[in-house]
Amino acid sequence: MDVSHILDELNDAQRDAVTSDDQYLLVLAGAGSGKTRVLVHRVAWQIQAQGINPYSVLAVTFTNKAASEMSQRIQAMLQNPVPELWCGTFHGIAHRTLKMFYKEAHLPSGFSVIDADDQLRIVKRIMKDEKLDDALWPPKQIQWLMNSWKEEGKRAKSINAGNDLQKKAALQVYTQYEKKCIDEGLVDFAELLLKSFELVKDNAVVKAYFHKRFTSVLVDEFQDTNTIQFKWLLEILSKDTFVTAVGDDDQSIYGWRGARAENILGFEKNFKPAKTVRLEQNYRSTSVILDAANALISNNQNRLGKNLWTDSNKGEPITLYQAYHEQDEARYIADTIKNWMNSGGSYGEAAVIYRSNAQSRAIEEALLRIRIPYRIYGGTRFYERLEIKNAISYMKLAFNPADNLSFERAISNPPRGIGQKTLQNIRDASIKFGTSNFSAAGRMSQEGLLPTKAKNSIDTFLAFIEDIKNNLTELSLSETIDRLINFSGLIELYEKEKGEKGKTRIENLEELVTAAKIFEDDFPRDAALKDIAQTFLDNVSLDAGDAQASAHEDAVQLMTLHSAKGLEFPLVFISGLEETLFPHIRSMDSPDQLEEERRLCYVGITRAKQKLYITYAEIRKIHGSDVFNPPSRFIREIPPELMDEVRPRASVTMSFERKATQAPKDFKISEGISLGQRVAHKKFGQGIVLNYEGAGDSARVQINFDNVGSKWLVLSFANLEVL
DNA sequence: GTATTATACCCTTCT
DNA sequence: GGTATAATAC
Repeated sequence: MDVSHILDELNDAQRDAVTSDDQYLLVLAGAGSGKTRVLVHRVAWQIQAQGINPYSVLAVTFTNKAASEMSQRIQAMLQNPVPELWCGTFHGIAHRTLKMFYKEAHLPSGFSVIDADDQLRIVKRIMKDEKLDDALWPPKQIQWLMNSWKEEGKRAKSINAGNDLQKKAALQVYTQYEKKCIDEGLVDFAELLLKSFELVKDNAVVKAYFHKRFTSVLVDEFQDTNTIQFKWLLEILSKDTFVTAVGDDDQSIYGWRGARAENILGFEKNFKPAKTVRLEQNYRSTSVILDAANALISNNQNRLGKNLWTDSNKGEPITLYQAYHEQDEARYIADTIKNWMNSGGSYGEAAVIYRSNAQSRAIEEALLRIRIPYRIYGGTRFYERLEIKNAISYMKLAFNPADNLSFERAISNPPRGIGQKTLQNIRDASIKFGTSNFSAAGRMSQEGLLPTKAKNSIDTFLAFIEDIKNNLTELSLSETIDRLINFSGLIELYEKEKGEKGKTRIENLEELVTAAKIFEDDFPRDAALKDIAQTFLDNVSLDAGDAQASAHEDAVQLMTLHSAKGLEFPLVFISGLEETLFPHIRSMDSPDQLEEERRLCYVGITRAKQKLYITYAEIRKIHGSDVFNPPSRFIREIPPELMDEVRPRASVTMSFERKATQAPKDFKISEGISLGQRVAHKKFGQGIVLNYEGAGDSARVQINFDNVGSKWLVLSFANLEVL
């Protein structure tokens, strides 16, 4: 077979990596150096030149987006669909494994995958049952501790909490949590990995399956693997498996999720002899952009070190825009995109990137105002919306009656006369009977343990769930969901909700029906309706659900820095470069976390091919109140000669919003008092004005007192003396 | 006992 | 700005 097309258009280093016949290959690839390309071509090489069966290839990535892109590119390269090639995320592959070997994993066949939100709910419930004070131990932290243990591969019984009270509490919760998940057939994200790791390690049949099946295993974004993923990898490999790992320590941005960039170093230690190929030529960006990225990242101490270079031309300087506030920032971005469009560009070439999802709203509004189509990644994911989770809980319950979480959600939404009291009775009864809440409710009703009113609504509810189950023998998935949302009372519930909110909730529910329709169309005609529905439910939890947007429309892309990794765009805006936002306040006091923020910024900059804009706002509304933050330190770390600074034109701001003309630095909060002003208070002594919110009599000011620290005071009562 | 309304309180990033 | 919990109305 002629395989020259696989090697065309590759540089020496890339070709070296693609054709390497070493068993262990590590590719250290800088941003834009053709990392994915090497991976795709290597798969094609292995299949077409070395004769490896696609069935024996496993390609692992981190996000669903990356996985689908890779699988598409592989198929395009091979000019052949290869459904037997396993390509997916760690979580997706773990899930697939557990579905295949559910008996060996001691799971019910219909086990359900729960998201972080569901997990938190369970943690809260357990803490209540165990009488742990949630003020003392915030459930979120307990959840986080528990997950980090899981990511380290630790089970409750093997943990020694020592004298740490919080760890002790977390361990107590973990123990109960494990029990609960087993009882109810629930599997969380970390559990997918942990359980499938244990399964391969302890079960000879499963292990043999992996060892026999996979000749070649390729891992993308290796710097993002955490302990349990690395251990899992070691388990599935036989001594003859070919392993290719691709990574870039400068793009390690998942430390908070337990990722250990050191695993890159671990590769050479664990796989001997390993060949290492470095890809250092960047084909993506102009030299200005690349210089900026290199300068920024050189501020990090903790690096393996690498010199990214390009021979492409200089390109335009980076534009730095200082906005008055986030609306001004958003307006500037929208206008600039419009200009880009008018001078022959397309919307799809532009991406707006930000640190946290909450920032998207202002941008969306500005884009809407001048009618620029956009597509938003992540954010409050479609399937995480309240109304969607409510609707899905009916389906989940129909498939897995042991799922108490879904039981409670479904029975209380819409309210049907079953309140906390009855719910608690059901919970107590289910402990007594040793069954799920679902069957306990049925039994209580039969044995006359319920007051008439509660009995009636419970009976109708149980019958309704039974109905859903039966529907699935004749109706399609989308028809079932359509019936469900109409007959459950959810639509009526949201019709009552006033304002736009209820309306969009109903639209989302209708969208869910559409999503189901699209989903079922991908299945062969003869597939069992039940299986389609089951697969759909699994996907709902695992897939971020960016399928809802019209993927083919020419639209501006909005996303967080995290989801931008691996993508590239001719025109990129990185917005909100302000201290406390980016770098985020929660990462500012630890050097390690700060370096991760910087890598995040590095990832952002290197997304841009032609033109990069960096924007920040002087005033930003955080949780309703105005906050003044200095520009991000990352701006200063970019050499000034690479940047053009732009300030808002006065005329634009005047017409835009009057408030914007009030420059913050000399803004008078009240007579004689402005930010930075030293003042004296009768009780607290002297201090300096840091911040303010509101206006007139209700205005409040934040003052950092020399002796008692920072306090918020109502201006009209504070009786401050100007110094 | 349940449903509705008011207040408190949190707030990063992804699977 | 939104949701989860607490106090009140039904």
